[in-house]
Amino acid sequence: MTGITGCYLLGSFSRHKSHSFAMSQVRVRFAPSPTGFFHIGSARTALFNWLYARHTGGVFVLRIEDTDKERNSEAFLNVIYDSLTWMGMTWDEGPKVGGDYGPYRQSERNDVYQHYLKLLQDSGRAYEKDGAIWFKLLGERHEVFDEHRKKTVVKVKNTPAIIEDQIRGHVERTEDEDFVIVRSDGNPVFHFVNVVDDIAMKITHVIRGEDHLSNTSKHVELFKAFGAPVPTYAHIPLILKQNGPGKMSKRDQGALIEEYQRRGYLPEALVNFLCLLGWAPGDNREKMPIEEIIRLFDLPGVNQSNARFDEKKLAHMNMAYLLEKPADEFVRLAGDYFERSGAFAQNRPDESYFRDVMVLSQPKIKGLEELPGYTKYFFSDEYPVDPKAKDKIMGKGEPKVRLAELAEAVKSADFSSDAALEQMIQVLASTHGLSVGDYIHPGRLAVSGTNVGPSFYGLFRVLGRDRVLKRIERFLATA
RNA sequence: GCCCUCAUCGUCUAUCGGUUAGGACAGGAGAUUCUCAAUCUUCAAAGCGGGGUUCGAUUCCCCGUGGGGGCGCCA
Repeated sequence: MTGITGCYLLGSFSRHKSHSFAMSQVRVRFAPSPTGFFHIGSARTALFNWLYARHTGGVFVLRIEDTDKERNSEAFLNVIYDSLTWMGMTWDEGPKVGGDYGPYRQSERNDVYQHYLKLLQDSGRAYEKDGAIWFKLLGERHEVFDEHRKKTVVKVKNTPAIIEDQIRGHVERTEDEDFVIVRSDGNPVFHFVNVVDDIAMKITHVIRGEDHLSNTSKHVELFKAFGAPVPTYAHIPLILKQNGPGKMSKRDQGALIEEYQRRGYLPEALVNFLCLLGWAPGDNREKMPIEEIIRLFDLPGVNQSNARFDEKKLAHMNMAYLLEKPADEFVRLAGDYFERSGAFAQNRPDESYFRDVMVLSQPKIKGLEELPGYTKYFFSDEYPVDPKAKDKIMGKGEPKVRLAELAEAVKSADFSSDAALEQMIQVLASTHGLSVGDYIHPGRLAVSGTNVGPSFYGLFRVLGRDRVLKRIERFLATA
């Protein structure tokens, strides 16, 4: 652990000077607390930290803020690791990977906190009250009745704490209150451990949600009390829930990263979408590779206003990424999704048949989660017939006659390509003086039970002659 | 109530004093067509209000209004 003496030397550098001094490497941290599932807002905070580290060639530290023993859990910890990894945000220092400034879980850093607490006590900046230890602010004290807490509190008017925020600009606050740094049960509190660890881990830039802006003056006072350099701050706007008032929380619809992972969203799509919530490259581009985003991302380019989460746009981004996947990768992704969602539970289809079905469906779906439903009839003969589609198609013309003609033609048709099948239908239609639609619509209904689906010729080709014939005959017999 | 903060189409955003205020999602219409998507064309859609500063304000300043956040021995 680094002693405080070293920090004191650096203490004379202001935030601005520290930017240029020693060409020090950027060190940012993402410091989640494992008190709930990992959500969109946390993910974006992590992302902006990660982007900035990658952009500057700096270090991305993962630190677990688990000082509240009542609320944190091991399960949530794994969700954090999984989600970060899934989104491609690898951390350079932190749990699992180690680093020179560990341990990286606050629950394991008590000796560090004790050391720093002693420094505060020795300099007269800490005192005991109600069994807890408080940080003592410097300045003029006066009592005031707080409407919110319904009690009289002591405000301390101090020399204004000035924050030069990379996103907000100049922010200052002239009044604060003494605050608890160690609970009466002996456990240190967020404000204290957060600052101590930022000092000990030599964090240069604190990038966090705007909900922390009001805390920052307290933190600045702590840095000053330790004689440590104040890090550069960047408070990013919050993500508001898509419906209703307030910021998004883990209880909101669509808030959990885990959910998108489960639903087969592409992580690159989610990441790209999240980057665009509060940041834009400035040239109207939206869908862009992460390498390009890393190259262009910078703190002053981040917006100041809150953004409302829009899952429709996310879905669109996901579709755009899915559409351009090479066949091999798409099939692999689809296979993974079928596996995870239990769609293979009943019967596992032949590998090349599965592949054909997926490749045929790729251009038609908006997300992997549509796939099992969209392709159901390919893998089972027991598919329902959509009554609406049936009414619509069987209600006009002579669909049964067309189906009989189609079945006859299928017996000798060339199933090797879509083009061959297309020609077969065209010949069939023209010999009877009809349009291809007169055969296609009943044909699709007969073999799939629905009026929506992939290309008709592809549908026949992939199903193959035997299935097509059997299904048409069965349909004719029962319809 | 106090403190901090923000403000361009419904939503995400571009504009760093001079633009017909641009793009994307969503919505409408059309094209294509074997359905549904995708795609292409196209329509509708915005500078919160009031004062300043300026030859000129969406852009800079102030006030108001509205939104968001904070005010825990949570993080």
